[in-house]
Amino acid sequence: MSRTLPHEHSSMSHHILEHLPEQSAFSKAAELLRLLGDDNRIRLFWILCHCEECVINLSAMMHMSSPALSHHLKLLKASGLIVSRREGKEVYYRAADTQAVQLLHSAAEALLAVSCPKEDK
Amino acid sequence: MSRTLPHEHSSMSHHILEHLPEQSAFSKAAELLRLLGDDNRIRLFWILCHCEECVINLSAMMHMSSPALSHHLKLLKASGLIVSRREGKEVYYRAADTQAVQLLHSAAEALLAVSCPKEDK
DNA sequence: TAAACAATTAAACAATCTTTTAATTGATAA
DNA sequence: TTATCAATTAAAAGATTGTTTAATTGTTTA
Repeated sequence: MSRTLPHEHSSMSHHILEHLPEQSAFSKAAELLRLLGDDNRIRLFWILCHCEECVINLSAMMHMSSPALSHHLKLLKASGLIVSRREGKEVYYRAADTQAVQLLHSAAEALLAVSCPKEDK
Repeated sequence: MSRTLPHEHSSMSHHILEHLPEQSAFSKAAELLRLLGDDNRIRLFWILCHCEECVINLSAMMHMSSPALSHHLKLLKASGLIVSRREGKEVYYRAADTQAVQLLHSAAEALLAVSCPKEDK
């Protein structure tokens, strides 16, 4: 990275550039946020943080066709946010037990609360 | 929402459906996550959480053309994540001082740390 | 083994998003 | 007022993403 900027307003920005996280870290973080940056996928992730279910039931809960749902499940699984197990004809999905999942689940719950502050009955 | 599911594995899923946040809350949360689900935008947001800068300097820091950057600044501003002020010829941008920003900044820092655990010199 | 059910994959299409180039607006200084 | 610098907007192109329909794979049961 270069040490100079077009305008010299303050030394702050140079200091920040020196402490800028690596591009690969931003990419990995962005990938996870992008996965939850879809109306259907964040709801799916939220559901899978709260229960384990088979594709047919998830399909009904999400009001989605199974191919469409399967596509989203595949994306979430590829990034390690969810895991699956087969039991007979059904495949059950649930949130993975990782730091990233805990972090994203907390963030999602907090954002949902900010978006919809009062949820009294 | 219907009270039955194709398969009856457990009562858990019905219980969860009753406590499902509103679709509008998921949409708002997804919109914010989608904004940070882009390699350039999460880096831009991170920078603007740490300093206030003009477009030309941000452009240099981001290695991006100013029209491209301007586009991303507009998106972030439209969602209330950043604010701007004009001073002479320059327009300065910085993160907004809101709950959503604090929340997303914390989540981003935590995700960056998970993505890149060791950052010793 | 044939039929039925659950899930995934493939291909095509539509919709969205990102970047580029060129033109335009806003503000200051010669 | 003209020239210059900073920033934004517009239009077009390219890339990515999401959904649908149809076909396929895996598993169980008749």
